[in-house]
Amino acid sequence: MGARILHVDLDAFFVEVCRQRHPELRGLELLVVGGRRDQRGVVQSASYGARRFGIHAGMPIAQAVRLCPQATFFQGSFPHYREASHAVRAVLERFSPTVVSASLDEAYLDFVGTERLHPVSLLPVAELLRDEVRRDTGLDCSVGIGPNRMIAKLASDAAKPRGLMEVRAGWEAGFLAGLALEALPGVGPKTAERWAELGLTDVWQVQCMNESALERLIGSDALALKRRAQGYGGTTLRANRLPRSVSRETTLSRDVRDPAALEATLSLLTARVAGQLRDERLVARTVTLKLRHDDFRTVTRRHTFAIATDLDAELYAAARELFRAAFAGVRDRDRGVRLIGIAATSLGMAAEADLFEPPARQRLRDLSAAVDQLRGKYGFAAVTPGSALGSARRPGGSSPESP
DNA sequence: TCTGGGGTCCTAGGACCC
DNA sequence: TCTGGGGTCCTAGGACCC
Repeated sequence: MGARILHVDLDAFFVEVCRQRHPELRGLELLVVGGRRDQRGVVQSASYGARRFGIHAGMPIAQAVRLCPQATFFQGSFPHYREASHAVRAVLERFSPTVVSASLDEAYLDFVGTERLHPVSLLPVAELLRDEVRRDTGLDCSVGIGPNRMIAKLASDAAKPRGLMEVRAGWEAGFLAGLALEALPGVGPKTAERWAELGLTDVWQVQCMNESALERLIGSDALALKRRAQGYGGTTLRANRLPRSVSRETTLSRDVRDPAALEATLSLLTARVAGQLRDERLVARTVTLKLRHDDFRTVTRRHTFAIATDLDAELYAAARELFRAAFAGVRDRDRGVRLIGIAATSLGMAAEADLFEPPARQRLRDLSAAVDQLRGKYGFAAVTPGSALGSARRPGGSSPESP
C-alpha cells in the first residue's frame, strides 16, 4: 500500500501574492512582507534573496531592517491573500474530493482509495498538480507525499522550493533519521531546548532508545515522541469540523493608558468577532479578553454565558466587564497596554429561530441582522458601534481593519 | 532588537456533584 | 477523627503552527 496523503505548500506565498498585486515589487530581489519598516510587527514572509541575509518569518521587523536596510518592506493585504488562497484551493479540488486547508498557504489532500488509479506512485499526480497551480494562479508550490499527514508535511518541507518528494510506506524511519527533533511538528524552540539540555537533539537518537529509557529521560512525552520518531502521524483528514474559536486582536501603534480608548477599540474588535460568528452561523458560550502590557506580560480573562450568543451587545457587555476588572490592576502600576483582543470560544451551531426568546433579545437580534445587511452591502465601516465612538479618537494609527 | 494575528491543543487547579 | 474519589465544567496560562 503506497503513500496516500499529499501536502501542498506554496513557496514564499505572501511575497509572491504581493508581487502579483503590486507590479512595482516584481523586480525586487530583497523584499520583506509583513509591515512597513517603522511599524511594530514581525516578518510574515521574505523573498529568497532577503532570506540570505538571515531574515525569516516571525522575526521582528526592526531586526530585519538592521540585517538588511536596503530591502523593501511592504505590508500586504489580507483579502488579496485570501483570494489567492481560494484560487489555489479551486485547483486542488480538481485532484481530490478531500482537501483540508491548514492555513492560507498549505493544504492536505487525501488520495486514499486511489490505489487502482495510481498503483505505484503519486509523483506524476503531484507534478501535474504543481503545474496546474502554476498555470492557473501563477504561484509556485512544493508537494510532499506520505502515508500520513506528518510525513507528507515533512516531505514538502524537504522538497522546498518548487520540489516534489514522496516517502513511501516503510521508509518513514529512514527519512526521519536525518532530521533534528525540532523539525517534528509540535516540537518548538522551548521543547527543543529542554531536550537538548538532556543531550537529545536528533530523531535518530529517539529511534535508538527504548521507550522506558526515553521516559526516564523526558517523562510523559516519551510515548508520543517515540511514535512520531518512528513515523506515525495522523492518517485521516477531517474536513468541515466546527472551528474552535473566532478572535480579533490588535497591537496598538503605541502603548495606551486611557481606558476609554481601549474600550472603544474593544468594541470594534467585538463587532468584528460577532459579525464573523453570525456569518458562519456560530454561537459562542465563552468570551475571552486578552491584554498585553508594555512589558509584554499577557493576561487573559474569560466569562462563560448560560446561553450561547452571537450578539454584539451581549459579547461586548461581557468583554467590557472583563476589561474593567483586569484593567483596574494595570492602572495601579501605570502600565501601558500594547495589545488588546477578544476571542469567542466554546462554539456551537446557531439554533433556528427561538419562539420563546425574550423580546429584548429578539430586538438585539433584529438590530444585528440589519447591521449585517448594511455591512454586506457597504462594508464593515458602514456601521460603527456607538461604544466605539466614546473616546475622541481611536488610539494610535493601528486599527482592526482586516476582516 | 523588540517582539503580528489568526488559530489549535494541552495542563493544572478549583468548584461542584454524586 | 483525620481529611474518598472520579467526572465534568470552568479559568488561566503556555507551547506551538503558519
